[in-house]
Amino acid sequence: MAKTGSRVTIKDLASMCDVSTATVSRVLNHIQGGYSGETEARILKAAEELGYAPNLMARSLVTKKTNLVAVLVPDIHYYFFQEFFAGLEAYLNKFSYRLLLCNTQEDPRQEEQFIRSLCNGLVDGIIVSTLNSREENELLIELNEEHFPVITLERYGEELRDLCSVQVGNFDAGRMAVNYLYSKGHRKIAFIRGKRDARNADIRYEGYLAGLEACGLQPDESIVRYGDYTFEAGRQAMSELLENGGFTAVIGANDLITLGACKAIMKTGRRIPADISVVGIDKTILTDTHEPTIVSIDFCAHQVGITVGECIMSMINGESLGKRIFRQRSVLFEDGKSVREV
Amino acid sequence: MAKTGSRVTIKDLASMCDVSTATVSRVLNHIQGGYSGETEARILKAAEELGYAPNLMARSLVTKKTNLVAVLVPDIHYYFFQEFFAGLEAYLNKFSYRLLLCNTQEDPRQEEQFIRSLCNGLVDGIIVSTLNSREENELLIELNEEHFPVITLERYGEELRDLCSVQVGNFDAGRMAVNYLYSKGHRKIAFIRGKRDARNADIRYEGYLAGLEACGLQPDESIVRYGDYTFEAGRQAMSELLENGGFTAVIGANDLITLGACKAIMKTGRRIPADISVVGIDKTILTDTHEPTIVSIDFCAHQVGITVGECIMSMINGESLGKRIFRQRSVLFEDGKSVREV
DNA sequence: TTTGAAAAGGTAAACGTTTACCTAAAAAGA
DNA sequence: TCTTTTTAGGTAAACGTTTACCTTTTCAAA
Repeated sequence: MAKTGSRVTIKDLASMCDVSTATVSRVLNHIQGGYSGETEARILKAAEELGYAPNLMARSLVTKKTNLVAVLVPDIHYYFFQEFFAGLEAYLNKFSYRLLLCNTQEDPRQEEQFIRSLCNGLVDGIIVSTLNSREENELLIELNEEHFPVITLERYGEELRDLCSVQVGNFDAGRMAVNYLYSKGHRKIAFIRGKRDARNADIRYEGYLAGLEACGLQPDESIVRYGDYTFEAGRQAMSELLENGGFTAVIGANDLITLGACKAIMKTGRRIPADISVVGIDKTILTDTHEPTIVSIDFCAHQVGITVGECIMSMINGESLGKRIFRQRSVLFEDGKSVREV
Repeated sequence: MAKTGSRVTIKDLASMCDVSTATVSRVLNHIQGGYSGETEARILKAAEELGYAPNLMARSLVTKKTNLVAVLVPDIHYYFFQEFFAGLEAYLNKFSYRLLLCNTQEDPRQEEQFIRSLCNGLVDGIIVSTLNSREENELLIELNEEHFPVITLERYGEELRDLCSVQVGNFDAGRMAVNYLYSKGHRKIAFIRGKRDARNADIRYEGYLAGLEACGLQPDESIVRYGDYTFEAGRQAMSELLENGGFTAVIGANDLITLGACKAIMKTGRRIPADISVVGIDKTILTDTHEPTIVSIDFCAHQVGITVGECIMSMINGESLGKRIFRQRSVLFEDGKSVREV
């Protein structure tokens, strides 16, 4: 039965059931009133038998809704985005919304091109993430002013204006990592920073500095390096740090860096955490699967995805969120268990 | 300038430039002939100034092309899919195609619902993956018969019929893992299988058995366990194996299992590879970041993504691929370097 | 019996494009 | 000069829906 991808239209159903397309449309959309139960049954039966499926394009043309949301990310590989997508997708699906995935490759030109082509009819809303310091928000601001639903994720530009933004607890993470290590007795804590031009990397570092200060520790530039958010850079940075020493613990600005650092540490025969304690940021499964398990601070990407979903759906439903910043709290994980505020 | 998400249509341009919509359409689509250079310049200028962007829905309604491809995956968390998406997305973008991401959660009902709603006008093609043994391919076969572009990924049902399928080197992987370990002198090789109802997990196991036979080794059920493709199950399985012993090496059906196994091994104080050698399958960054680095067999997900992209684009362009199976070769990685056929 | 409201359903415009087919003017050829 | 061809451009239908606004029928109340 049921020719599926077939070209059966509402017109076919109409002529088959001897009614107008209007009536068919009403029945299929379960619009209250305007037809009898008998007619309804007849149309529903025909639709079922012919495997009718509405042409979403045609519908969108008149309703101005496509039930599609685009999400632009700089690089799909970041583990954070996996969880984020899962949370977002699950939330949107509840409202029959689907996710359009766009990889901007951290290229502002690509980003602009994507946005321009998507926002004119194809998607009902857009979620824009970035790792890039060269944020170009004018286009987003313009869209927002025209009441087109836009959410930014992890953007920190001066000029976000009235954009609704969702951010993770970068600052908290840096601070919590220090607090945790301090509570374990460490007084000289090294830090491997993220990408040089990434704003969220700087914020994690600022959190680290704030943590030091709160604990009454002196910051020491000689035990700080850059790690580019990659495994290799993390390993390299750690190797350099180990040459000079002068610390008993190290924090990596993300898990990849942290694992690289662990590699470097273990290569020298030192043991974790006996000789050097390690804490990661932006918890992924990586630190759980590692032997030994590494403490890491979770940005709760899944929850971030849900929050972003809530925001975009509100905007799509006409609510004006205006300038608002949602910041997800970070949570420290030790051995698979979340640890209360440290 | 340039009101972006605005409602400026081809009609606005037409009246502004004192031409018909037909002419505007011709100019904007760079159709050869039908207008003078002067007219072209005038229209282009107006389009630029007003920030015109075509309504993709309206266009699709008449061209029957949306430049969208849907990809259905059972669970976005599998690392394989990240690389796969990246490869696929990069390839499709070359042709201005975008990716629609759908998470089926291994639920055949969800899968069917997605497919039905997407294939009527919304997407030009569909890529369907699964981990599930309960493959329901009738719908896909129907679509395929109606010449709607469908590619299956990692499906192994009896009834694939004329569907074009892309598969990874599951069998090869099992075989190669055994060969590698044999070449290192191992004669008793344990295996931790994947999900019980996953066909690709079975194939990896069959490859393992074939590898044993090719090396003249006796299969031994007592050193085989199930690992469910998860870290925890892998750890659990390894713990059981270690109690009885009787092997010098172990193969995990995926990296998560393998890492779980490593965890269990190292917990007992044994060393890798001095006491027990370990090989993973479905190489992810996990085995690279581990200390020690674990040998793993790469399914080359990025390349699989490209291959799938090539297939779906051919079909979208009217080529009939028919029943064809593309199988990506596996590659063994040791310490970040690929190793020639073992 | 009349009145009027409610129920059932139809008509046609609208959404923003593309495109097959037509026309008028200009250029080229004879 | 007359004919033909080319160029430039217009007209209107089509794509598959939704929906505002009608019309007709039914049925209950007065």
